Amino acid sequence: MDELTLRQQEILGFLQVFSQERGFWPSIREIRDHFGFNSTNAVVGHLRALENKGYITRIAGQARTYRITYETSEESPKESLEVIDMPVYGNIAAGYPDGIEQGDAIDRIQVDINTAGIRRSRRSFALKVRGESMIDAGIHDGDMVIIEPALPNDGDIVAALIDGATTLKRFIKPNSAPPYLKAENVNYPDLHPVSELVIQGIARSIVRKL
Amino acid sequence: MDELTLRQQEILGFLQVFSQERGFWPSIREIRDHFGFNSTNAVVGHLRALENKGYITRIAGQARTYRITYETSEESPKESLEVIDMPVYGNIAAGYPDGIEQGDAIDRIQVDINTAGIRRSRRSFALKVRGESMIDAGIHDGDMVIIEPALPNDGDIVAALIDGATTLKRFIKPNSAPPYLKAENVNYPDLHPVSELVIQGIARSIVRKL
DNA sequence: ATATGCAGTGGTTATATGTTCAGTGTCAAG
DNA sequence: CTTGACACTGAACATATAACCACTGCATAT
Repeated sequence: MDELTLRQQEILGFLQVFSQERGFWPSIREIRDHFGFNSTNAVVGHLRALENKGYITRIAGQARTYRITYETSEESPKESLEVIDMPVYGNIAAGYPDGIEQGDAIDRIQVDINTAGIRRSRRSFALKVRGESMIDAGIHDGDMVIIEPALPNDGDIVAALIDGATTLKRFIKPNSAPPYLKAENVNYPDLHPVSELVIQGIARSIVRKL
Repeated sequence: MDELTLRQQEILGFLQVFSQERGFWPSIREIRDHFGFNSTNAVVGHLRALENKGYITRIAGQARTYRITYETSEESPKESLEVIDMPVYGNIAAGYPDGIEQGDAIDRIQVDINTAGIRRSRRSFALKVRGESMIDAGIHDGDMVIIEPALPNDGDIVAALIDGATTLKRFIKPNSAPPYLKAENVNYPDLHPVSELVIQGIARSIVRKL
């Protein structure tokens, strides 16, 4: 496969993006306009080059009838677009992290780390929210919350283990007092831990199916 | 969604098969030849019917620029864990589908179709919510909403074009009155369209970064 | 019987679109 | 200095393609 010039790579990239987003192929004039050319012939030359080098196929004389025969390195261009797979738990029975069994997951979810707001190679997971205790923070019953195991700061929404069950609460850490958990719902009381506070992770993002 | 006649189903099926196998859309003449018609006008009538019933979208006067808005009888077999990549728009200036420029995407998001609650049709996109007009539906400023182009039913949350900008509203379709848009915020009035209601798609899921 | 929607013929028109021809300017290799 | 590949301008030209109008035939419903 012959090498492409910079310009030719740009043209090919535009073809791919355009067809992916719009669902059909651009006309020569649309390509011309996108690159700011003044002549359609500039485009024609590049398309001919792409065709000669075997990257695309066209049907002579017909409109918008391309076919990309060779995909350029468009798989996972940036590391920020890395997709990871996480289990979704309905509840976490025993104390994280040791107590989680694989079979406990009620579902799996796949999101890129940028969207989920998490780091790679941490043992993140998702939690299905039950109850309305965080409704004032915009977290509703049935939402999936993506949790990243980390030490919480004041104000973070965390997944915490209380009475053998996991709930979502806001983590409050006063300057000169032990931290406690606060529900974002006026009808729910604050939770001051009697012995120890087990934080399973920080909520990084929310996914809700409508 | 209106019912299709037998002939219209055949036409729609041909569109899908053709575009899948060839990689681009058939011209009206190619459709005519495939069905053995003697007049292109036979095809035009069917395409118009399909468009009126909301199954496809076309761009007037342009060649081979279809877009299937509603997938018939096609169901993803088992690969429900398929991850697709969608652009994220901050706003869609002019009328979708024509007005989208390549550079308008402010980000990209990758989620598996099962989590996002969408079909594999690849025309879905995400919208960054601005404002508090849907706050009572739990949709906040800054949320990303995954939109799937489709015809809305009563009660769906839709992305709609109003005054040249895209907003998220609930679609209300009374039995014997024209449909209108309702903001899920007591401080916002209902929106009754003066001329035409341009629905860009149905909100399928929400992703919020905390 | 009269209307209405669906399916189609036949021919015309406007334009969207691909194609070709004759050039210009740049830059690197021989 | 010349050659050639590359990137592009500018102006035609041919046709692929969608759109339009008038009309026919056939059901089914009012």
